[in-house]
Amino acid sequence: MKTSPTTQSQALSERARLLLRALVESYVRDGQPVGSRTLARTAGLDLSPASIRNVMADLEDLGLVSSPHTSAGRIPTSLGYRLFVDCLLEVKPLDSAEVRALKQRLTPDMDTKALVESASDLLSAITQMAGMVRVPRRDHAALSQIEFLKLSGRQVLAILVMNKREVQNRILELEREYSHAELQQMANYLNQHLAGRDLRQAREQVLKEMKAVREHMNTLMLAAIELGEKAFCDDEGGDDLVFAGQIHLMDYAELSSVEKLRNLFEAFNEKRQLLTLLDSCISAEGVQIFIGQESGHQVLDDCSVVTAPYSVGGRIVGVLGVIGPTRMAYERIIPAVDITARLLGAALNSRN
Amino acid sequence: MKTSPTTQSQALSERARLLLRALVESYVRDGQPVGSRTLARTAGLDLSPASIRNVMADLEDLGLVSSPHTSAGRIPTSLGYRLFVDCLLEVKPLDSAEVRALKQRLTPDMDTKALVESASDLLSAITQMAGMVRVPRRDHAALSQIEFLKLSGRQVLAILVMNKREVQNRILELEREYSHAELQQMANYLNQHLAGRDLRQAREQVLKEMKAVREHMNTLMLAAIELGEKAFCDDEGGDDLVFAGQIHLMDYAELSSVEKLRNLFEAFNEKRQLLTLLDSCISAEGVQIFIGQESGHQVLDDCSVVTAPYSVGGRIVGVLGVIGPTRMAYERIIPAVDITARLLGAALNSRN
DNA sequence: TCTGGCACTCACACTCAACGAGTGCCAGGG
DNA sequence: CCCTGGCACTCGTTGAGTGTGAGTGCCAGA
Repeated sequence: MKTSPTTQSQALSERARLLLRALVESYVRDGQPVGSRTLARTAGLDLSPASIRNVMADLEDLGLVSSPHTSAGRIPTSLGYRLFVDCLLEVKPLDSAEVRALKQRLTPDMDTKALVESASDLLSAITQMAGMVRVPRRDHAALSQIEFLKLSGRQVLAILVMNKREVQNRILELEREYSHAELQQMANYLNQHLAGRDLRQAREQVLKEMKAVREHMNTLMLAAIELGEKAFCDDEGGDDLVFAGQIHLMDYAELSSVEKLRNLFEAFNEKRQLLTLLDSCISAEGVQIFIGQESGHQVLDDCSVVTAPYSVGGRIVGVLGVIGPTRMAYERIIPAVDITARLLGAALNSRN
Repeated sequence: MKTSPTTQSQALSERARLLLRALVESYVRDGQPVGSRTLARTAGLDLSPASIRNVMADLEDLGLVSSPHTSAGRIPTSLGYRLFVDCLLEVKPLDSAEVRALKQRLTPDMDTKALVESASDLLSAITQMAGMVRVPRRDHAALSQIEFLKLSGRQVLAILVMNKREVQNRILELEREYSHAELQQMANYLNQHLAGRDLRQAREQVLKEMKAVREHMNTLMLAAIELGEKAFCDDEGGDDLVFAGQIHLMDYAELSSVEKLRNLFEAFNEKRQLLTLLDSCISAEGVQIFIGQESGHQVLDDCSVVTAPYSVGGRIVGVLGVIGPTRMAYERIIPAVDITARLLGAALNSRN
């Protein structure tokens, strides 16, 4: 395995660190391999190019930088970026105007879907890369209300209100016709017994009481609970990753072979790989960064992914992030992702 | 303006037409400019390359073919494709297995959203290009049922059922609190008076009766109707164009500069241009084809768009289509789009 | 009217040399 | 001991030059 960055950072002289930092910054800015000459001018150290070359050779031995070919400058490796991010980076706080704009676009009066889409849009707009948001889990959504509406014959519209605002409905095809009164009665029963619980609890409750109540009622109640589970949990496997601004990725020279773009966009379509990546961050405390191959997914070899979980009521409910070329302005991107996650969480939270 | 294709087709000799057809077919197949030699071999006419060159020169004068440079073969121009499509094309009926697959994936038991997405997917899968579906207009959707559900305080959940299956709900913030009974009463009133009408009629009706009924009821009723209009008409301006398989466009050499792809994908994101294009087809009878610049949108200069409207109950309610490079296999694409439109219409129609 | 022949064009691929940015290494100086 | 200037070397990039081949236009003859 790779050496831990802290160890490496300690092994590095102050000078080497300064140079690595200058190199990364220069490369991130210009996208050109950085030579000793340039570095001598920009690094602030009063050293000749030759001395710098010596240090660079050391950095190369450590696997922190590499040269695309003999007579080009150096570029950071994944490991180099990693050390830079972990030890050398000074994050710039986000522009206050941008923070204000973010707040304005993530307000508690929006519904979940709009919030999530807005967050994704904002992420991509601020970072000029692709934004993505894992929609909030609803495991612990509290059932507020259940109603049944008779449509025609055996068709019944079930309406579930969760968390007092989120509504889901589904048409149920029942085995027999129920009267308006019966439906009302069942809704009442369910509301009385289940209000406030989350869906899992509700389901268990219904199963437990199954024998005590008349059979046909159980069927409908179960159907309702199952509907609830389907409506609120099923779509976690499905349309639960919202992207925005993939198009920005077409602007980066290092990704701009159609081949690479195709693979990336395929990954966006499939979602699976990105889902597993994001889900692996859901237990992390704050911002997580995957540089190049670190993500473990081949399509992302030339990309970095910056993620942050967001939480409602102290409980992490989702993850958001951006995806861009490894050569990204980490010091800007990291706080952007961080703040967006906080604001999204706050907006979700302060809706009552 | 350009000469009408029929005129041109008449001006062309039988030989010229055969040659144009062979040329288009060859170019669509191989993507290479076609030379007189190749054409002599493949066209079936027993002519020497030299004779063919003469005819080709005529075709070039008419603007039907052009050569990318002096010593390359000819490729069809937009006008050439147009004439080919209008006069020379023999559409191949779709493979019966494909038709069966289509039918299986567009069944009446799916809801509108699923049907539309499925149709879009299928279009892109069959044609290997980007599929798009304009979601059905709901202008004439018949109101089946309206219900109000009290959430908390002045928040009321309005539920509208249209066409007996399509459900929309929205949370209304009212100016004062209404009792459960009041809400019930209003719902009853609305159901009695408005059931079966479309939203426009419903709204007029409510406005007309406004003076006859108590004020506070009117407010809520109007709110409900407005909600209905918003829910069912508003989102026509919004998320009403469903794409699939844009990624296929990355496989075509003639579009595979990142520049062009970027513009195309931008157009997909913006939707606006494509919406106006599709909407212009909604009055057309059957399949419409826009070749190259014919669409009038610069981004689509290198693309062709094949569209077909689909209808429910004899009334056209939407348009679907595919986007691909001008060099597409029209004889396969056209029937594919046509049949998909028919089947989508049929599936939407036979749901009751 | 069709055909073979011929001169011509032009994109493409290939080679070659000049260039220059950058490197590694070494010897001399603070 | 570390830093520095110098020097030879590497190697990608650029541009000019060249050959090749597919294809054309035109013309004279059948």
